[in-house]
Amino acid sequence: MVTTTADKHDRATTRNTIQRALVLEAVRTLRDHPTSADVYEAVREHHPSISRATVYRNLGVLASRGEVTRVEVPNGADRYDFRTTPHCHALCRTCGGVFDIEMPQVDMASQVTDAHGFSIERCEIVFEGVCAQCQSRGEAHVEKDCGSCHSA
Amino acid sequence: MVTTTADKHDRATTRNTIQRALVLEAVRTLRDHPTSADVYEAVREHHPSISRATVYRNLGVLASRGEVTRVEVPNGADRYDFRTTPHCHALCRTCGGVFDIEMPQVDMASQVTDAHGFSIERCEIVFEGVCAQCQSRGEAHVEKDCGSCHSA
DNA sequence: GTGGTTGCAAAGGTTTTGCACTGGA
DNA sequence: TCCAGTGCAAAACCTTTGCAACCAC
Repeated sequence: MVTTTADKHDRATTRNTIQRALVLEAVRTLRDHPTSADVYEAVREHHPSISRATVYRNLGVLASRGEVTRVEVPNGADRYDFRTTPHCHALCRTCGGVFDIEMPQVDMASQVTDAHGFSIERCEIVFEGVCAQCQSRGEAHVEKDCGSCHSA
Repeated sequence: MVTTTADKHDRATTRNTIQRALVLEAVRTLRDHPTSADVYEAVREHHPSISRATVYRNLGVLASRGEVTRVEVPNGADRYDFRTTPHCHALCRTCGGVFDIEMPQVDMASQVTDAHGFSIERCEIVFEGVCAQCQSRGEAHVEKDCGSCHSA
């Protein structure tokens, strides 16, 4: 790989540390929308000395770089998604799992009829409901372990 | 207002306290999507002895009753909205303000092509961008030229 | 009187920050 | 070498909870 002056400039302010690589790898391996705590635990298996602060800082760096997507979940810790292409998420109110939802590319911004001059840059759509597994188990036992839909 | 037996039953488990009335009044008066802290401060003006816990508990009760709407905002405290009809919200990344966004009734759930059996009950759409006021103040340039590291 | 509600304080969970040290480029 | 990055601990933030007293119905 050739490192041009431009490349050098682009990366001038960031270094590639083992910790950052491990955090990125963890998000890409844990494909079920892990929380920062999940990522922390995963990285600790290979690098026990890493601190929570480092995990948080690197998740922030990776998210701002666009290498992972931060998914803000109501009533809970942020999740991180290895997918960086736009898609929606669904939150199961029974097991707390987060699931990907496929939709045709709807240009939400164009649907807006009155934004009062607000300049829309991004749109996040979160569905809430009950996942397939929790439905088939009956939604009665809310606190019970939902064995197969622990997408946490 | 007529109180029927049914009404009595419906309300059997809740009491109408001054604190609850004041919390509801505050949300309806503060029309700019107040946080729980805003509501707390507003209520304290007329009822200095109210506690934060009571404000939180009553906001929860009112939200579950559908008398106010809880708006979950990324990176911050929950907001409360006196409007209870479905609409979207926009978060200004410059000033942190929350604004109402009008859209024609789009049945989001019907747009979903692959929900993997997920039963959709609710849909929350949050736009992110810059509000009109911040645009005219030219405060939108803060992160403008960061082409490659543009955060979501 | 009953039990839903309150106020207080303390705890809870998640994330950020200050600071000295470390190590990648 | 130099400064971004790290680890640790403490703080910041928002919200919930335990408990005794209280008061609306």
